[in-house]
Amino acid sequence: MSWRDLYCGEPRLEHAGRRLTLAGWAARRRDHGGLVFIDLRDHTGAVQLVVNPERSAAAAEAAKEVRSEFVLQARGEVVARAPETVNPKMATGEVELQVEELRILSRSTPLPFQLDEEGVDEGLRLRYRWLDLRRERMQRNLRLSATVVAAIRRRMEELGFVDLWTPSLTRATPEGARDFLVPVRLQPGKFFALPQSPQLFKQLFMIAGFDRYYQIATCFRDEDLRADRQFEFRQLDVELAFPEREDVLHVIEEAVRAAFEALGREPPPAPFPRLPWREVVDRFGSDKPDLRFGLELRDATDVTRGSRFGVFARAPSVRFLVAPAAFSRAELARLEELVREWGAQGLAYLVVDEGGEVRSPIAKFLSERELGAFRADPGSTVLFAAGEPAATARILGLLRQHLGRELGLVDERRDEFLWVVDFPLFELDEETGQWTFSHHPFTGIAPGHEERLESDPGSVLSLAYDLVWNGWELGSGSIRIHRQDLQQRVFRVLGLSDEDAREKFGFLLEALQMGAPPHGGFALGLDRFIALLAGEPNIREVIAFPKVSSGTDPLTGAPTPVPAEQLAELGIRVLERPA
RNA sequence: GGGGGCGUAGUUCAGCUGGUUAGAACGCCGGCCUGUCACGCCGGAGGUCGCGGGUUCGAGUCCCGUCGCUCCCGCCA
Repeated sequence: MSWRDLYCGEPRLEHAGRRLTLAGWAARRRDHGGLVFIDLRDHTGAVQLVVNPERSAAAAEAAKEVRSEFVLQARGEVVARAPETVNPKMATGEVELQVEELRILSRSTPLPFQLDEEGVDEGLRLRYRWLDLRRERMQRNLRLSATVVAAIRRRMEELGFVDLWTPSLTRATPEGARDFLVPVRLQPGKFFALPQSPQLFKQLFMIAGFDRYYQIATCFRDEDLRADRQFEFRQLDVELAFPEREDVLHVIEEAVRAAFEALGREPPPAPFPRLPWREVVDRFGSDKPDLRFGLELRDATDVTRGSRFGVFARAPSVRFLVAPAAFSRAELARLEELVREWGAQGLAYLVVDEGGEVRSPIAKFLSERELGAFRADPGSTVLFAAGEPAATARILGLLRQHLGRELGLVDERRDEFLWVVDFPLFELDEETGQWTFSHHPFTGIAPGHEERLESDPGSVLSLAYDLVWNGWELGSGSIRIHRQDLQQRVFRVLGLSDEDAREKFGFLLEALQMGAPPHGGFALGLDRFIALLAGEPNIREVIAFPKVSSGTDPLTGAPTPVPAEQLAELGIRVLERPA
């Protein structure tokens, strides 16, 4: 015998005349003294209960006691409403349940916030997450998330991928993100790390002959949290043996399209555009550009070489973008403040007002040739960045993104997917002057670039690629190195001695010597992907129990100190503890 | 590590250049109501203005510090 015959959102005219039991939460009670109406709700919707003392005095008595979010079971007859009492705003509005028996299954204290109220403080929502998750928005988001994951799994299975599990307790790696460390009683003083990604394990699967691996993998990184970053997050982790780059991109496009289809949405046309990293940075000032608007960067270095404006003359790179608005002094001051926060020295500009007149503190220093190069339509502003090429691109890229939002240039109806390809293999660590990997140390090298590995590492392109959707980095991947000698050379460029490499990655180097096929793969950030699909501004809205940005969980209060005995057993002593 | 924003009833917010009893809506409690559906009407309770210090005759309001949340930069192979 079940607690209910139908969900609350299900009763329709076709059920009229039937005697049914419904159960759910009391969303709202309208007490008319005699008649009491209760909207009974579950995740499918709500239905109106009518409690009439003439039908059941006992039910009427119970109905008086009902308060918001009490859990009720109601037995009665589904009846068609009289035409004038139909509620067209409810899916169940043509019927109602005439209650014969009403049981209060569970009571509720008054709630800390109203479930139908928008804009409730997020800290409060997270502290009472069980209530927050009861709300339509979170029900929708988490169910959407489940739909997407199921669709992706289905598509991966159809494509012949095998779901393989990898350990959550693994080896610490000082490179890359900070690890979450896990002490272990049996090995006092030693630590596991939670995986930042199953990277090495999936490569070993390839070497083992599982030529199509996937996993919905939880990954951990002890870095600062953001709107699109949590300590732990899920990724669709994929690896193939014997792939061309295009094979990998195709699989990920399939997974993305499967998600759209599962949600009844038009999937983005594949193949997605592919653009080289160099071009993307030069045009958009970012390696994850939002392509839903233009506002592209332009280079002026050739024109400003030898400029009478010293800042331009000295700079190894001068770039600009032309914003379609003639900014006021106050607006320009605000923009300058912003770029200073981003690390720029200042913001040079040329305003071309509606009448075509140029206002600019630097115009008097500029030659006819320069002014000609910066010519812009009336009602626009030319904004400059001068400095190192990477810096001018970065500053203008951030500015572009800011102005895109600010000026409403972003076409919200569009979806722009982009593959960024041909990344450099290394980048220079400005603090140490040491070459460091731009993707990870196992990334493959572009054909023909191998010979410059030692002589000119900065010019070596990799076989890495990123997927970008509307300015969000959805994930990245690469064709990997599958030759031990090449892997070892890359480690050396990265400043890793052969001994260190053997110590940290010996198992990989060994495996690479025992029949490693060419392989490559990808990791798609699922929470980001799902947040975007759900139209949510941050990933906490699609994660059931997220941490807040200080890295704590307001629901459980974690992390917490632990008893001294527990630490002693692990051989750990805490040196400093905040008062 | 750095910068910005926010913090006032349970909730969402208002509260001017500092001014004497800090308000509204929703929620909550009590009463009335047999066709409401954001029910209505009457009445009521509810505040350490995040916390600490300072300036002032007087601080929700100004200053300093601190805590919390949040966004961004750094960081995130």
